[in-house]
Amino acid sequence: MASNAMFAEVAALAGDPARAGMLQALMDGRALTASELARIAGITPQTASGHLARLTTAGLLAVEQQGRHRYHRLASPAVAQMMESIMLVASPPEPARRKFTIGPRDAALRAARTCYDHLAGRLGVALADALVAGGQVELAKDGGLMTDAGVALLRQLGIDVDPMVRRSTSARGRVLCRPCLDWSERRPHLAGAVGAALCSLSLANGWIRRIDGTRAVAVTPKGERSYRELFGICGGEVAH
Amino acid sequence: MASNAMFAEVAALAGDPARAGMLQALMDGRALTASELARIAGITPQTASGHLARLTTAGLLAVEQQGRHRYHRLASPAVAQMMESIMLVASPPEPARRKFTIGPRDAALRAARTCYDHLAGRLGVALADALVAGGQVELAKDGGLMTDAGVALLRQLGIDVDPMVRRSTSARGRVLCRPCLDWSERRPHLAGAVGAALCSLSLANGWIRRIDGTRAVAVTPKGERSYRELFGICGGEVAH
DNA sequence: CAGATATTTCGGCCATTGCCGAAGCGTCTC
DNA sequence: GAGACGCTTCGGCAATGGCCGAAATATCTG
Repeated sequence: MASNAMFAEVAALAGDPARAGMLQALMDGRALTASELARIAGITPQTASGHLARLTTAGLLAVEQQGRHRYHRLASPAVAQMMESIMLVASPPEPARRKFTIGPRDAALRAARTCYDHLAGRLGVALADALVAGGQVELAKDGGLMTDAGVALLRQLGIDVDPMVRRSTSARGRVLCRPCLDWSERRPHLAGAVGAALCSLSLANGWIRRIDGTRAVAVTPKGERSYRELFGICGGEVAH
Repeated sequence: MASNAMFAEVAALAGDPARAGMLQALMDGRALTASELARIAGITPQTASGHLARLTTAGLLAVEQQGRHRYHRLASPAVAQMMESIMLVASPPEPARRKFTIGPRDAALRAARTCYDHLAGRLGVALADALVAGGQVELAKDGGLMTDAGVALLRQLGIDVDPMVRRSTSARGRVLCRPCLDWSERRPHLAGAVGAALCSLSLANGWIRRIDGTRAVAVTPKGERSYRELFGICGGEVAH
């Protein structure tokens, strides 16, 4: 069966430590150069070049040439979702996790990070919890739904909800969102169009800023204030 | 970063052709013995034993001992979702796919198969299309919603919808479902609790039956009649 | 045009690991 | 209890593939 060989090839590509590191670094949705990815993965540029070529021809990455730089990014949201689902399976169960949670970089990732186009980590989960507690969002295992109050909040924040609104038959006016099981918190955060909108809004408003070359983000003082006022999230909840 | 090593380990486990074959064979949610899996993967039992041990200690598989047989199954729905998301990335784009679509086994899988706990392939997509066309379901990229007519249909079919119904605030009475991008059709089919209920109902009513040791299913004459009468799906649509 | 930087190609070394044959250990059956 | 069957462990072979150094190519800068 040909699809089996293709499956194994894709999984094996993601299964090398160096390539896995590069793919994870690209999980924030941005495009990085080969040299940056080589440094992140801890290998020499020539080795990285080979890896990146294989990832690109397999359709996992897309490249964009700008002068002497070649910017690599994940080829599609499907790749990002694959990465997230592997992370979920790979994240060890609670008891065994304590001894792994040590490095400062790991701690920053667990506190707040971007998950391709939306927020994850303690911040992402706290945001989802706050919206559920406030009656703006309903999250189930199979899906999520913005309430009228939730849609009103999005409008108040200046988010254009029109493209998200269902207009047909009985679900008129409803906005659907997607729950995404957080691999570090093991509880759902908000994904989909609504999650992406909240994430880009947070970045645009300076509530969060990206940390160096990882996909971790830091909550700014301004962000702490806004999150507290708008959603009732207390800073300590996220800062740990 | 420890999570990186765990990630690569999981992906590498799925990235071996023999192990990938075994994992795919388990995608129908049933439990198989080591010998069966060895035969499916085309390797000797002692080699399979080693693979299965590694998959189990990594948390991808769960084993259940019954006498001298050891039944292996996917450890969790999260593993099934990981497999599905890898398949989606691994499925080649439309133009390049033609030359791979040859084997009869492959053809059967593309016609109708189970995807862990729900239906996929042309049958699964046709079912979703029919429900959307009939106004019983609304599917968006981020989620799906049963309409009143859809809930009524589920009740008529004898499906207990009570555990699925949202009871809080503004979404009172709504039933959420999950769209799942079909890796062979590249269009969404129905997953989540609703999809699982329809699949188990189809099996229980004899509308479909499993084919040998794969996760492909065949639509029975009775099934063709039922699908046509209940959902308006014409048999040729699925049989190709 | 010369030097610096980013990236790729080539060649060879070495570790990992998938594979099977042989043998050992439980479990079921007669 | 003897034999059959399912599964696992052990040992050794062979191939895959990741890695780097050296060198070539392309682009930008002065």
